[in-house]
Amino acid sequence: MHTSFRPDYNPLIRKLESVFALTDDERQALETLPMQVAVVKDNQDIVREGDRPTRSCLILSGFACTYKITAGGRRQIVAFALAGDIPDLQSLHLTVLDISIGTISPCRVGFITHEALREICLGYPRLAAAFWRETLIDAAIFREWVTNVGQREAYQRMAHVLCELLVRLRAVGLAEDHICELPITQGEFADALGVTPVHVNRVLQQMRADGLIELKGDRLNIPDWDKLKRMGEFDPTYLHLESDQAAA
Amino acid sequence: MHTSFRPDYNPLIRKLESVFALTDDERQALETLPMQVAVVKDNQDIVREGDRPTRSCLILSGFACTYKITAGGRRQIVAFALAGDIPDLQSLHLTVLDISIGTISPCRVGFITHEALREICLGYPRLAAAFWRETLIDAAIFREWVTNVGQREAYQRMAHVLCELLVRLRAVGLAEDHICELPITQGEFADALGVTPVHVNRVLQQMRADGLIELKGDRLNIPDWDKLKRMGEFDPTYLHLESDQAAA
DNA sequence: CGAAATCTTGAGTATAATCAAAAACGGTGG
DNA sequence: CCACCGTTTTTGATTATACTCAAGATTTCG
Repeated sequence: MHTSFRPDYNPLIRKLESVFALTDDERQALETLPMQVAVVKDNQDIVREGDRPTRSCLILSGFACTYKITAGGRRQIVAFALAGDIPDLQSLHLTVLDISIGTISPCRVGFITHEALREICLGYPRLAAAFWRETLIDAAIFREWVTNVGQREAYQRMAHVLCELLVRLRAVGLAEDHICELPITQGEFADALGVTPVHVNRVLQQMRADGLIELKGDRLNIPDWDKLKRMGEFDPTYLHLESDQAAA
Repeated sequence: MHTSFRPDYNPLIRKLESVFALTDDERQALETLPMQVAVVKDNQDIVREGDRPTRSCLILSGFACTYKITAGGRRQIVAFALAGDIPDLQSLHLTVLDISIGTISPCRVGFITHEALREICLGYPRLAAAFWRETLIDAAIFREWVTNVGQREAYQRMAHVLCELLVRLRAVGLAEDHICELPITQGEFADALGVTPVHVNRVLQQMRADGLIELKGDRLNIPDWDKLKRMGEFDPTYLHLESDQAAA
């Protein structure tokens, strides 16, 4: 982990601003939050289950994921973490981490101490509410994820996750129209969906044959967005995006 | 819904006190929070997906659940709500409900306005943090639920959920030793575990035959707690209970 | 006591897992 | 620039967990 000091709150501020306009004071408080920036290679853990961290990590760029390893050694990815996300914000109030966070692609990660976060929350109640709200949206995504894995077949599950990824990427300006970069391997999708990599491969081929997606290397294109949404029973309400880019 | 005014914050205060000692001020602020109490029959919705509630509900007694209905008409229960839980606390910061909450057994439910909650959070930062923390634990339970449904087979899944229920019930004084009341039908377990009721039935019979559980009507007894934990790969860390009753 | 809900049992089926191996891809160094 | 290595993707054959459908037994509750 190569580290340096450099403030770069753009993706976070962009997210918060999509909910309500920040005052100059609030914006400045955010921009002067001390943050230690690190560059992390792909397939590296940023934090691990069992840790008792004193800071939280803000994903500045790249793809990461939140996951658990079962006693049987199987891995479940419970969420993807994109630019602007703070996937372990909960550690601010829960001392022990019940999940690990690992990179999928190379990432720039900013670490913010809990001390600094607590201070800004006390001084700026609206920012405190905004941070709280972010963790509530995380929870909403977990709920939808339970439903996806519990009630839908593999084909629908995959369609649903792809819809979620595209909408979330669009919300932070990382997708244009129905195209985005997507450096997620079939094995990682397998861990996210609770199926085997072999089955992911078969499902993806079927989706390609059905004209739902074009997925080649790191590039995803969705030629028929409405059909993909329908197949995945995707309704973006649970993402609680204020702007209506979600529905598009 | 037969309603009346009667303050009864015991289960909530008990939960908060298990984390840190409340000051007299804090305790009084909680006890004087206006709450409208209602008695709700079993199998009734308390709030529904799509609602924009102006208050949150505190389960005072009985069993409820948080669930989603997919476009295909299937139901996924994403969490059970027990006494002391506020399963829709998130509506304080997320305007639209992305889940429904329904009773499993008859429940006493207390409704607290968001206005009152916001006020107490501003006046008592430690209570604000405590409420935030409660929603973070909900999220931790969702994460474990994803993992349970995604990575474990039906038998293990059932073992895991039973472990979680017993530990959580014990934390609020509703289980002694390894016995508790459990008014959850096999059909409801099916919706929680993402399997069919028929399969739940077969799994439960196997668990009985294996001497893991005694489940008859509303009464659950766990003769071999260690074995059940092992089968369900249950580690209570994710419940973030401060007291060590969890491990027992 | 009777109706409705819940639980139980059986037989046949399907979605997805497992196992195994080959092909394609991506990055690295000579 | 190409050869090489590890990773990722792809394909095939077999198996298993869990589903579906259907009907009967039991429990619960009015």
